[in-house]
Amino acid sequence: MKKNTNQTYDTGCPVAFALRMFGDQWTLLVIRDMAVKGARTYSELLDGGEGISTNILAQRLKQLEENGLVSKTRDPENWRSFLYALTDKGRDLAPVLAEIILWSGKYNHGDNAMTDTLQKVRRDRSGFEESIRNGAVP
Amino acid sequence: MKKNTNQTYDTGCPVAFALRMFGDQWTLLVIRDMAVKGARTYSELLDGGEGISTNILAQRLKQLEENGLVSKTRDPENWRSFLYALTDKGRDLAPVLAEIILWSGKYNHGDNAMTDTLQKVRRDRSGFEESIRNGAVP
DNA sequence: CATATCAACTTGCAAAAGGCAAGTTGATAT
DNA sequence: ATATCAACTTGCCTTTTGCAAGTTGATATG
Repeated sequence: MKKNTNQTYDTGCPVAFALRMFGDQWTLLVIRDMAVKGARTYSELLDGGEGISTNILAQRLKQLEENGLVSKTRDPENWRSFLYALTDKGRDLAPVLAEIILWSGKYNHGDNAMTDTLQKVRRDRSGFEESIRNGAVP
Repeated sequence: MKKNTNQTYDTGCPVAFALRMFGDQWTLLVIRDMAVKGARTYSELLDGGEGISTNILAQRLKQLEENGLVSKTRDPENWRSFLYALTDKGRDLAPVLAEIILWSGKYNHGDNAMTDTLQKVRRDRSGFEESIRNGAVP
């Protein structure tokens, strides 16, 4: 019998379930880069803005793939590139992103806090969500 | 001049801002315990279900207080207890929690995935959010 | 009066995760 | 023959976690 040394044994809590998928400092930023910024390759993701390091990015992409949030295919036009894309499961995080963005919009009073994305979500939230859902189909 | 060894220098991204507040494995679970399960004391939070360890809980509560998501007051009825409560800023995460729960409800096909909370959010989402917003005022 | 209790932490140490720089791979372009 | 470029991998050191045990201070107990 396996000893349970704390490790996630499923309590069934939906919040905990979600956190197992993207409950760390980087995963949601990777998703953001794909969903909002349209990043599709490893290089683009690496230059995502927040400075993720290459080993962590590789690890997170692998997890995201394993968890079915992201797909990885060869770029038909570039033998050397792979194309990463959100799956439906990944794109369905759009409402979560939207709420997070709105919350930050309310409470981040920093200088450059008023981003294009925030404005877009405020003005046309369902448009924002749709644009994510209409990302290229894997 | 300070060297920026990666560390969070603000890109202004709302997602990144939010992740600085609760972008780790435990913080959102602590918020969940207060918002959804009504936990108010350190002991209650410690027994939150997922098995957070005491040093981490203490650390997270401190951060949450510093970031203004949680308030800490003495329990007027129990000299030994403190009462932790979500502030408005913390309660405003209700929609984020709701979306996370709905997402998990869609994709968690585990045995005990259909929790009371999920059902409540599905049936009466604004009621769920209101119940969080109506937590005792700090 | 001495001792036990209880909530809320703190401390110490080993283990795991993260960050940084450098190296690898394999097909083209020069 | 050598350089390039995207996508990783590897090694090493630092930081963060996890776990267990200890601390604190006011009451309750004997």
